[in-house]
Amino acid sequence: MTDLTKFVGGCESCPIQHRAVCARCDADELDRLESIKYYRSFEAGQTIIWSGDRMEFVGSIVSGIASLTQTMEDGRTQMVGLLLPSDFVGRPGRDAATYDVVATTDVVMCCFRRKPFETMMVETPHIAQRLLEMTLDELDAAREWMLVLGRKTAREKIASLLSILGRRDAALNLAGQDQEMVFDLPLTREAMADYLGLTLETVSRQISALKKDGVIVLEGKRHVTVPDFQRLLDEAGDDCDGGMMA
Amino acid sequence: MTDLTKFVGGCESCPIQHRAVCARCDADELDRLESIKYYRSFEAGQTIIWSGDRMEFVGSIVSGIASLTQTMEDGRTQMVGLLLPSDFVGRPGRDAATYDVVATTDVVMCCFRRKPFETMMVETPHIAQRLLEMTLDELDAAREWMLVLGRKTAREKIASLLSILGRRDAALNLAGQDQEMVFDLPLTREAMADYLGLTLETVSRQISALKKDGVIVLEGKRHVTVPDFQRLLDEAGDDCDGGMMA
DNA sequence: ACCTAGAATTGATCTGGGTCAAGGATACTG
DNA sequence: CAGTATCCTTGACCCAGATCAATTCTAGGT
Repeated sequence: MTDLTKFVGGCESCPIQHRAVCARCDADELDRLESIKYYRSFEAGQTIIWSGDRMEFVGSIVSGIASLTQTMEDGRTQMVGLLLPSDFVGRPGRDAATYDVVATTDVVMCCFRRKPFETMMVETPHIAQRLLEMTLDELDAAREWMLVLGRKTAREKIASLLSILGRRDAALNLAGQDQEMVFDLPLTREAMADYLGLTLETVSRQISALKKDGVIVLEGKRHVTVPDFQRLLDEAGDDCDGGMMA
Repeated sequence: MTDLTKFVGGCESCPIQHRAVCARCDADELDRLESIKYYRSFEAGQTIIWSGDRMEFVGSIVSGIASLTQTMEDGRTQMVGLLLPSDFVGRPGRDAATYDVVATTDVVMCCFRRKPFETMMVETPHIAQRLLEMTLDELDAAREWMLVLGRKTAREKIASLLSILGRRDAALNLAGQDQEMVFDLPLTREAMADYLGLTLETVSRQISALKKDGVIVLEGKRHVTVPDFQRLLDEAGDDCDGGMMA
C-alpha cells in the first residue's frame, strides 16, 4: 500500500495541481473541494471501478497509470483510454460506470464524493471550464486512436504507441527534443495488445522487428531507448506530429 | 442550394433548439447568440472545413449529415465522427481544424463567429455546461467505436453500424420498439468502409451476407428493413444496448 | 541456489479480410 | 435513348495478423 501521508498536507504541494480538474480553482474553491476529497491508493492489477457499478466518487489520478477497458461477453477486450497523472476519472451526471477502470501500475487517486462534486460543478464555473478543456483533449486523443485502430498496420500501431509513451515521458522529464529518448514501458505486452487491437504475440513480434531494424533498443523487456525519434514517427505513419495523449 | 429563409425566423422555430449547444440558453442569451450567428448550407460531398485551415466559425448541424475524417499521406482515411442534426462542429479555443468536415448529405449549419462565441462561452455558463455534456457524450460514442474498430469482425462491424443508424432513425421517428425497423442508409459503401476500418468490397460482401441470412432486407441499395432488431444486436456482438451515437 | 509463476519470445500453420479485376445497376446528360 | 459516370456487387487470389503450441526469460519466494 502506497503511503498516503505525503499528500494529506493539502493541494499546495500536489504534483498535479496545475493540470488536474482543479487547476483553475482559487483558494476558496480549493477549500471547498478539500472538504469532499480523500485519497485512495490501488495496487497494480486492481480494478478501481467495475463497469456497471454505481460510482461513489470521481477524481484525478495523482500518480501511476490506469486504463479504461471495455470487454465483450466472449472475452475480447479493448482498452479505450489510458489514464495518466492529472487525468480525470468518472463522469459527472452519470450514476453507473460504463467502463472498467484498472490500475496498470500502483495508483494514487484524489477522490471527490460524487454528489457534492456535481453540486459544486454547477456553482463554480472554474471546474466545469477546466473539465471541458480536458474532455475535449481526451476526445481528440480518442479520435487519433480511432485512426490507429482502423487503418494502421501492426508495426505502425506499435510505433504509434511507443511515440506517445515516449513523448509523454519526455514532457514529464523536460528532456531536450533531439537527444536520445529513454523510458520504461508501463504496460505489459498484453495491455499493449488490448490497446492496439492486436494479439500479444503480434505485439511481441513487432517489437522484436523494430529492435532488429534499429528503430528502438531494448534493455530487458521494459526499458526502451529511441535513438532517432523522427525515425520512430516515420514508422508510425504520422505525417507530422502523431497526436497527443491528454 | 437549400432554401435558408425558413430558418431566419429565429431560434424559437429551430428544429434542434432542445438538443443543440444553445439548449440551456434563456431569451437574453439567445438574443446575444443571434447577433453572431448566420446560416450556411452545403451540398452533399462538399468539404465544410479542411483539416489545418483556420476556423472562422463553430456551429451546429441543423439538418443533414456530415462526417469528421482523418487522412494519412498515402490516402488511407478513417472517419472519426458522424455529425447528426444538433451536433456541434468545431473546437472553441483552437485556431486550426484538426479534421476534415465533409457534408455526407446536403447540410444546413447554424454558425457562430468563433471569437465572439468564445467570449460568450466564458461569460455564459449555460453554453459551456451544455457543451461539456455534449462532449462527454461524444467521448462515450468515440470509445464505443474504438471497441468496434479494434475487436469486432467485419460482420459485427456492419451490424453495429446498422444498429446505430436504425436506432437513431427510430428515435427521430418515435417508432415503437418491437415493430419492424425501416430506414435509408445515409452513407455510401465507401463511407461505411471509412467509418468501419474496412474496404468497400468487404462492406458490400458483408451486407450481402446479412441479407442472405435474413438479418436485413434490402430494397434497392439504400433502403433497409430490419425484421428483428434483437437479432441485429446479437450479430453486432453487443451484450445489451450497443451504445449510443451522440 | 532452487522452485514457481507470470511475462515474453518464437515457430508453424491457418484464415479473415485486403487487393486486383471484371462486370452490373442506376441515374443524369446531351 | 445512347453515352458516361457513379455506385455497387461478385469472383479469384493473397497476405498480414490470428491461432495454436512450445520454449525461454525474469522476478520473487523459500
